[in-house]
Amino acid sequence: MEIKNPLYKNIGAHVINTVFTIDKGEIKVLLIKRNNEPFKGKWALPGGAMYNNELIEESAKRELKEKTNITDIDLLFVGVEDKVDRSPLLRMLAFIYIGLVDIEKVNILKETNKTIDADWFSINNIPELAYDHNNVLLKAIEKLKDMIISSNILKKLYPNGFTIPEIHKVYEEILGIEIDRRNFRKKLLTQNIIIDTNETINFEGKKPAKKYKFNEEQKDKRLF
Amino acid sequence: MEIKNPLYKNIGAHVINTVFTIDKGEIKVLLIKRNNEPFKGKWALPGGAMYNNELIEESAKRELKEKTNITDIDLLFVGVEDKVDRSPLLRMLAFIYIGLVDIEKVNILKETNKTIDADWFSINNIPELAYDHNNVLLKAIEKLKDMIISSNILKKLYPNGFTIPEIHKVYEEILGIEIDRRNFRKKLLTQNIIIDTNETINFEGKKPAKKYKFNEEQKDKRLF
DNA sequence: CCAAAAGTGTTATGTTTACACCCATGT
DNA sequence: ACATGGGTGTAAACATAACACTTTTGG
Repeated sequence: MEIKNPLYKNIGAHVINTVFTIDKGEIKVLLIKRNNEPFKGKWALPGGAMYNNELIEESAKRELKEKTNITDIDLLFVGVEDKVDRSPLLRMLAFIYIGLVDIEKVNILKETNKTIDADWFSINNIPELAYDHNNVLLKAIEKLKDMIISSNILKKLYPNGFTIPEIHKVYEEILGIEIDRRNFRKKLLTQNIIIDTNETINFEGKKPAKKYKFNEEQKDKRLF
Repeated sequence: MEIKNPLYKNIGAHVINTVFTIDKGEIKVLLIKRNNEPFKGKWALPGGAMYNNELIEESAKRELKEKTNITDIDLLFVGVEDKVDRSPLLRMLAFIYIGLVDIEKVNILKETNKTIDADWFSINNIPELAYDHNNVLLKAIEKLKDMIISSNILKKLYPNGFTIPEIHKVYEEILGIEIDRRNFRKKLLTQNIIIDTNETINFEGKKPAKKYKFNEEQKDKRLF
């Protein structure tokens, strides 16, 4: 592994990114395919070893850039994976982060020095991943639930606006509950969390839906 | 420092405990006085270096026991302190934990191998601490705010029951807001978060207050 | 009998829930 | 014209906020 680089020292610290997006109402996570042993050819979450001269979050951003080309992203700390034997070589802690991106705006590199593919996977359909990444991803999805309860997440998930049916679906999916669509709409509107943009969006057929945007002047509120 | 012990390896991981209690309506934190360089004679939060063969939380518990004699405590992870130069010798991460104890039930050791004193300090009156512990403590107090919003914390803060005026004061103090005592009482009662025990408690003078206990059958609720 | 702190009740306002009907589009 | 999904309104239940009076104790 990368232990020879003098920037790494003995007890190891890794960073692991779980980058989510919404693609046609589905929540997806970004995976890369490894080009190195161990787990060569396996899908994995983008991440790697922390350098000793960088903050943990900086490290996560650097790794994300190196493996996927994503930059300018806000990362949120999820937690530490600290099982003693998660790595066979030495004690290795993993710091897990969540990032949210607009799938339209990112340009994911399919190949890098260390990867041979990169793609978005529906969180309901995740392949077997390298290391303990399936487990890590589950933790991150739990955290995503917590986050989505906060109204400000709308801004990050949909920087360009959204329709209410769209986000309604997302909230139901990630929270795992049914939400009355009429009441859901009312909550967002009466609490001034979203603003009508007077535009509409057409999907395939059906009545066009109004486009809304997040109200920047509204303080962060807990939605559920 | 303790680097010679073969259980520690190169990039360091420390654990730091912020143990809180309620003493006569005041929130206090447990500090120990150091008996070793650096910062010999200074007050500090109880903690120390993590061994490579233990989980982070286990390590925090071990350190807490060694330095204060507290055992059987639930610790809650607050976050990581990761400034690159927080320790001059080598890269040192600090994992911060919160514990809550009943001041009546703990038996704090005043002296150990590494400490020459231990005491409870009101969180409004903290001395200058060793390392970056003042900063760490501030972070932990912020987290305590988040925690106290959740109804389940009552169980841990007051395993033996409490009076409403008591916890009212605690909530006001830690959240830093005024709460109408009548509405506060009503909230806890109508939402079945607390149960009347039909006992009363006398303070010095004044009308005795009813003793309540946390309702174990109630799911965790967000109070504010 | 007074001060201090605890207990109780009411009303107005806001939030959440439950539920039924109309509207715009593509086929 | 109809099926599909989007938009709207209303009433009941519940939660919150604002506020005043009574009760029990020690001194």
